[in-house]
Amino acid sequence: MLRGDITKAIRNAVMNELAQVGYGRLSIEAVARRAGVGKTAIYRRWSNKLEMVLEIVSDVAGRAVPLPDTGSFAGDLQLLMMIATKALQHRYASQIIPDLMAEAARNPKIAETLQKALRSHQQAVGDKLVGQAVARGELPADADPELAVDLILGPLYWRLAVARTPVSDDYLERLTELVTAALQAGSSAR
Amino acid sequence: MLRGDITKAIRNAVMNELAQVGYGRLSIEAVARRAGVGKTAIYRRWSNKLEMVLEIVSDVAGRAVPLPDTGSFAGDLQLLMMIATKALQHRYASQIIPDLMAEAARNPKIAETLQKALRSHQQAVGDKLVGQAVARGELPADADPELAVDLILGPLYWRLAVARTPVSDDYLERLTELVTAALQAGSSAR
DNA sequence: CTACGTCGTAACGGTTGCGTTCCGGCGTGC
DNA sequence: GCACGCCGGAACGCAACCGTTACGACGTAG
Repeated sequence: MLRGDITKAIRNAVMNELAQVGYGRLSIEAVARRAGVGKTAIYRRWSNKLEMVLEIVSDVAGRAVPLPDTGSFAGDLQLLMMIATKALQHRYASQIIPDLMAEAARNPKIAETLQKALRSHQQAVGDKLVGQAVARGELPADADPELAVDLILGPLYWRLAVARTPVSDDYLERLTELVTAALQAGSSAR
Repeated sequence: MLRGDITKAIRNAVMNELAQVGYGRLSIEAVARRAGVGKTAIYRRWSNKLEMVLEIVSDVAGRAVPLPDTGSFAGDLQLLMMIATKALQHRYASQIIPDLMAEAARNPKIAETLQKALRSHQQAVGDKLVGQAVARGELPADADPELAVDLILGPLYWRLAVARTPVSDDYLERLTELVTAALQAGSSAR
């Protein structure tokens, strides 16, 4: 019976508030103000701040990103890099993710939710990316998907979300090149 | 005339409080309680929370990490990896850095301070690491220190501070191997 | 031994947010 | 057309923290 447009307005307000002030300073009252709704409408849906944020964030984060399959490892990698770059440059990602990550270190419930939403998904991407490459014979059978994903997403996340330095097309190209070289060389070395 | 032991207790309390509740929820009163001092003692030293945190954090972060010079690029790299791993596993680093990074996205003063404390230092490490390798002829003259540092610290930070997955010696070894391959291959490719 | 400055404690008024409750209004389903 | 349930708004008592002030105790410098 809860009105859908109200729920939507609240979800939206939570994401914006989260990006603007962070979880620590997010208040129910501010969310209600921003959404243009009464506090009552919020407490009718969730029982407290933690539950509300977790439900909304995991819903947003859980939306599956289409896994790449361009036909070649180089193509898959390049596509993944571009998708990740775009995603990490989004305001939600670059502000909310570090904030919730820091929060997760203190709150097991947040940690658990984020792991489900982010890490399992990331692992699926890694498995598919490397699996496809192995099937095509582009990487050896013992290539480590976990390590591969760390090597791909790590530098991008570091640069975009931590150092907050802009990423040029040229930079992205060179990074892709280096990572490709690493994964191929790392395999032949073993 | 300010008593040094009091100042020290406050600095300590701020770091602990920062790690435990984050910047957003850090309160002067809690710091005073934890340090076992009066609020007066704090306000006598800093005028507000932001100034206090910035001064203390930049002091801690500014302590120079000795730059590696083991005589070979492989050795330098391995040493750097180990130092970074250890540093990122420290409670202060793994909790405070993501928190302040998220905060920096909203507050230019924090961003500026952190860039000075972290990024410039990181750049110096990269320049020295790559510079030494170039001088030894282990990397070509046009090797990009910036890219190199991203590739080295990115995966570690991702794994330790974001994914919060433990890093085994074996994993570290393989990562070092891959990064070495990447930097050498990337050079020969150009 | 005196005077000064720092110390902790306690209190101040003011703000913000919590989670709850009551209200009158409005729209929908029956 | 009537009752029900959601809606926003307003207020509640409670708690935390802000930044400031006043106070008496202590310790040290001169």
